[in-house]
Order: sequence, then structure tokens, then C-alpha cells
Amino acid sequence: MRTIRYHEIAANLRSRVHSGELVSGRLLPSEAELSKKYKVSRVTVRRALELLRDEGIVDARQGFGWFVLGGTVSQSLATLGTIEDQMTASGVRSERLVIEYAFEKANKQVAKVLGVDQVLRVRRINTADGEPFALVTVWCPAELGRSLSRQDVEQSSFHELLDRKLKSATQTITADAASADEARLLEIPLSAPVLRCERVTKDAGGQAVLLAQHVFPGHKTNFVVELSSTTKSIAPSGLRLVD
Amino acid sequence: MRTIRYHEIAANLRSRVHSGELVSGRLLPSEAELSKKYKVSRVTVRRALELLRDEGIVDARQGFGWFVLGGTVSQSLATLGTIEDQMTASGVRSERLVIEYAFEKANKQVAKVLGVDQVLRVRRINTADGEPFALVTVWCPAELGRSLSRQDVEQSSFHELLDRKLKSATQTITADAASADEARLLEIPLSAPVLRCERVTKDAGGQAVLLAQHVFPGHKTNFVVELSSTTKSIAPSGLRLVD
DNA sequence: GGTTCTCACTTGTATTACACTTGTCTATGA
DNA sequence: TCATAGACAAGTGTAATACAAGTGAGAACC
Repeated sequence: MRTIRYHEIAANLRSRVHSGELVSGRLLPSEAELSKKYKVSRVTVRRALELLRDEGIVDARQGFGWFVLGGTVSQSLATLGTIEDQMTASGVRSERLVIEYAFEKANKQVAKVLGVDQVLRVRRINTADGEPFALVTVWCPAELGRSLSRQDVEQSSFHELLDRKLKSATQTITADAASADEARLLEIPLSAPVLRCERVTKDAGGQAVLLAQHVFPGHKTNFVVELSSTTKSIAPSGLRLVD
Repeated sequence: MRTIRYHEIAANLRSRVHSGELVSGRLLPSEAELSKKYKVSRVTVRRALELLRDEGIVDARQGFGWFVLGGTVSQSLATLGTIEDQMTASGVRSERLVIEYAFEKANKQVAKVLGVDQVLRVRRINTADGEPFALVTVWCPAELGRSLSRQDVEQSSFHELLDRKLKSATQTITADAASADEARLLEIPLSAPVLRCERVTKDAGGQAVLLAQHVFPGHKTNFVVELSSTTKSIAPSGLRLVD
């Protein structure tokens, strides 16, 4: 009976992953090693691995290796990432209005964070029930941004568009006075207190892929952090509208 | 099994920090020494340290060295509760100055949160290197407060004094303009932007036992939320001084 | 005593080099 | 169509090295 080798190998690897032998985050043996072990060519091993990649079980980075994906990740980040989702979830009619969309040279600070020179900068206003409640500026490496049309950005969040790449995020929150630009766009007085959140999102390789700055009018918004000693998982945190 | 050296080293250092071998505020060995000790290049040591810096565990000053930041701590609540601890940990001389200490009738809002009528209200100013950086007001049911003298409150944090009872906390962060009182006490201009954090701490039974309001000058402070899928350790979140 | 200078030591940053990995392509059989 | 073999491009982790720049402490000076 003739069977297809790479399906066999894929099945074998799949069971090894599911059995827990290959834990999430762990590196798989290199293609060369697997090829030697199963006594097949590297191409065949690759076919098997690509099959698993399509299933979302493993992923690879060039020059690094194949590794097992953990299931929880994208979800925990998803809850984090989409501030506008939280709005719609709480019954507020939320809209996105893209006011700027430009490929340009990154300024020094942005260049340092993202590690690239050319970036796509998108500026949006988010409205809740017609009133602006957030001014969002997102910087993204131009290379990644090319595949995103202005319409894409208008309709979906960056976290949706770049979904599978995102891995971790650091968010800093601080209070500041609204700049002239911000005051005008958010329809608040000049120098009114605003909540300024800056988030750096990184991919699996630790490379920063997204720099986002959210500016919220202080009197309208609240950042909530829930901390429970029982749950070790990342505390769910989110933005909340205040009345 | 293939592992990546700098992840190994980072894990090693992380555990040494958590075990208390490397106390908070302490200087780590220099990169050169670590490089010799682990028999890897300085670059590799750096990458490990930078990993830890991203996690908020350590930080470095050029020409000075790497030092442990604060509250590694197995109790996730401890890291949360003791903002002043984080200050001392990062090498800042932090002092507590109690300016008000009174048993009184709770106002409507406080009464609703704590579910009691009589409360102990304590107001403190926290200083960092002599300058005020936080104005803290704590409300606590009078019943619990009776066992706490003014001196207790001055010397220790509420989280230390009520330690074992605390179980979970909800923290809301918002931007606001400084009131006259706050501006005077924090030595900032009237209506300057401040970060206002309100935390409700509950005990094991779900009963609210502490209501705390922290007010930070916006230009001096930063709230950092780290969300990482790779680190199993407690997501370090905390307040960070900015320069 | 107080100020400035110097020097050892630290981190920050940039190179080059090398081994090893995945990504991709072509050619050859079964 | 499937598998093999080989070759090359490109990315990654580590090493070794060099230099810039900040820090702290003590020496030297006024």
C-alpha cells in the first residue's frame, strides 16, 4: 500500500505535540535533524511541517527554527488589543474615522522603538455614540503596512489585520495635558487632562511590530485593572467609559 | 533539546532575583563578570538582561550598572499594593508623611463601597528623594482601623498591616486635573494633569476592606502594564517613575 | 575647604565573523 | 504527482572586538 510519507510524518509530529512531549514554546529539532531521523529528504520534512503550520499547531522563523504554538496567546492579546471591541461589547455604538494615513520617515523615537526607518502612520478618531472619545495614532513598519489599504485600516483594527504575528505587549499609561492638536480633535479644552496610553506590541520574535498611542479625554475614560491573587493569568484590563 | 542561551541565562537570573538572592535595589554583577561566569559573550549576557528589563525586573544606568527593580514577589498583590516599595526598590529614597488621621463618618460614596458607616481615613504624602510624588488617601472600616495606631500607619503600609486578609483588587486609573488641595500638597500648578488611581481591595470573602485613592503628578509617573505570553512569571505591572 | 581633573569601571552601540537555521529554487527519478 | 538531492539566499544566535559615553571616587589644585 502506498501512503504519502509527509502525511505520515505530520501525523507523527502532531501526536508528539499533543502528547505534550513537545511543549508549547519549545523548539522542534531542525529540518536537517528531522530529515535524518525519519530518513527522508528535507523537502518532505518541510511539507509535513507546513501542514502543521496550516493547522496552526506550529510556526517557524527563518534562521531560528520551528516551534510549538501555545493556544492561549492570541486570545489573551485579543482581549487586550481591541479597545474598540470593548466599546461595542458594552453596547456603545463605536465608529472609526481615519483622518491621516501616510507612509513616511519615522521620527527618532518611533524609529528606535520599531527599529525601522520608514513607517506607516495612521491616525484615527474613535467615537462613542457620535462623540470622540479616543485619538489613536498607530505606527507600523512600512514593510508591514504595504499590504494594508486605507480601507482595511478604516474597517478593521490593526490587531485583526496582523493577528497571528502578535505576541506580547507593553503598555504605559500616564496623565498629560492635551496638546493643541489633541484638544481640537477630541473637542476638549486646550491643556485639559488626558490619559495617554502607549503600547508597544511585539511579535513572536520579540520584534516590535506596532507602536500605538491612544489619547483619551480624562473626564470620559477610566482604565480598569483587575487583580486577583487566585488567577495567575494576566489580569484582564480594559478601558471603561464613565458617565 | 535545543535551547537558546540567553533565554537560559535570563531564566537563571530571574530565578535568582525571585529567590531573593539578588535583593531589590542591589546591583547585579557587571556584564563583564556575568559574561565570564556563564562563559558566554557580553552580547549574550546583555540580551538576557534586556529581556529582564522588558519584563520590568531590572534596569540599568549607563556607567553605573544593572540593578534589581522591585517586588518580584510571589504574592501578586504585594507588587500591587506597595507602590512605595517599588520606589525604594529602584533606589529612590521614599518617605511617608501622614498628614491626616481621623475616625469619621463615611461620606456617601465611601460608605457605599465599604458597606460601613464609620471609617478610618488616613492621608499621606509619599516623597521620592525629597519631592512629593504621590498623595494617598485610604479609607478603612473603623472596626479594622482601631487596631492601627497613627504610628503603625506612618511606618508601614496598609497592605503590610492587613496582609493576610487581602485577596483581590480592582484598580481604576484616570486622568484628571489637580484640585487646589492636591496641587498644594504635591507642589504642582493648579489643574495640572494628574493620574488618579482608585483601588478597592477585598478580602477572601469578597468584602471590601480598603478603599485607596492615589494621586500622582502626571509628568512624574507612568503606569506600566506588561503583557507577555512567554514569561510564566507574574506579569509585572506597576508604577514607574519617569525622568 | 571646595573645585576641577583624571582614571578605572560601567553600560550603550556598532562592527565583523561564523555556524546554523529556514525559505526557495532547480534538476532528476520513480 | 510525489520524493530526493543539491544549491543558494536570507535570517538568527553567538562570539570577539572596538569605541563612545556616563559614573564615581580619589588625586590634584587653588
